[in-house]
Amino acid sequence: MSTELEIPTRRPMIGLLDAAFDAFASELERRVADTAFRDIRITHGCVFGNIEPDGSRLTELAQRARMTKQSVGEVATELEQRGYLERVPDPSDGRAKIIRLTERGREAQALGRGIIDEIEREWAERYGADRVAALRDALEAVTAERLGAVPVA
Amino acid sequence: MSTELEIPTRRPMIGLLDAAFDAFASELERRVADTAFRDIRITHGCVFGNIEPDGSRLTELAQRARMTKQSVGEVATELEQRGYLERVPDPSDGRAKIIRLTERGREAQALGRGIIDEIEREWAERYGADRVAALRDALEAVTAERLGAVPVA
DNA sequence: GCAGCCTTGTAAGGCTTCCGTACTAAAATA
DNA sequence: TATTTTAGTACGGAAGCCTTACAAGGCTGC
Repeated sequence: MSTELEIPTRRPMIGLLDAAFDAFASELERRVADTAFRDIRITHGCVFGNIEPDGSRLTELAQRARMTKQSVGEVATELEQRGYLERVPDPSDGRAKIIRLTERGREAQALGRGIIDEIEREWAERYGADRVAALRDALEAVTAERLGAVPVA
Repeated sequence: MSTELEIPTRRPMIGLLDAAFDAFASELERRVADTAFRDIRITHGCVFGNIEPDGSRLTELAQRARMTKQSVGEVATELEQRGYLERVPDPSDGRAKIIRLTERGREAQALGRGIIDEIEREWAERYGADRVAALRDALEAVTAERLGAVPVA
């Protein structure tokens, strides 16, 4: 029997973050595909994850998602066509439109958030509640500047 | 002075993971761009991050990166053209080729890993060593199955 | 009240990264 | 030897995002 040396190679952090995101995202995708909202993809998160309850402007969504207005606009158009949101003129600014979830959109958002929290809970069961709590704590610290204030509700 | 209620809204885990990866990746890109290897991008990590010291087969790299052979093959071809790796026939299998870093490739790999570890150290300074250690621990636990054994060196 | 600048949203086109289908050649298996 | 599996490649395409360019409304200073 060979007495193998433990080689304590540090896995590159970038790979860990990538793999963890990927694991979470693919699980999320899989579960959403089993619901009535199977046409929702991860990409749509730039809207669902950043929109205010009363609606938001495109510019606002783009800033929060760290994407261009055009990119978020494309996603919004797709969600609009599928009945998840509507664009209504902003009464306080003739150029602007308020992007606002429809009832169906709010249902999809709630369901998505439910699944996301469910996966986190399962991670806690599987890998340890402390560990996942620490994961959340660290991620929140590390992304605090980037994500700004916690969106209302 | 208004006594604002703390609204304990949980940020969706998927967004935290995404933002953290993005923060790390963009910092990495920025720093690599300031080196002699400025043509290396994040995408190239599927090779640099998974290749064995003595070289690996394309199929092997693809499995570890959880990508198709075609995708990794494209990346490999680009790296080959830029002098970071070479494909040599596998003496033990006439179909296979061994993908192997050149000297320049090894330099780029070492430099990249140095920067990656540097960023992690800076995160530790900025956000707390415990926190970042816990982050690493949790990410390793969560991605253990997915990433398999730690690659040698 | 108007000239010039800024902001909001859109249009059009392009790039990167990845995948699916299809194929060749070599190896393994029956 | 005939058949099936495996390694790698070619090709076309889709998704997701960006850049450039623009129209229309708002704002500021005179």
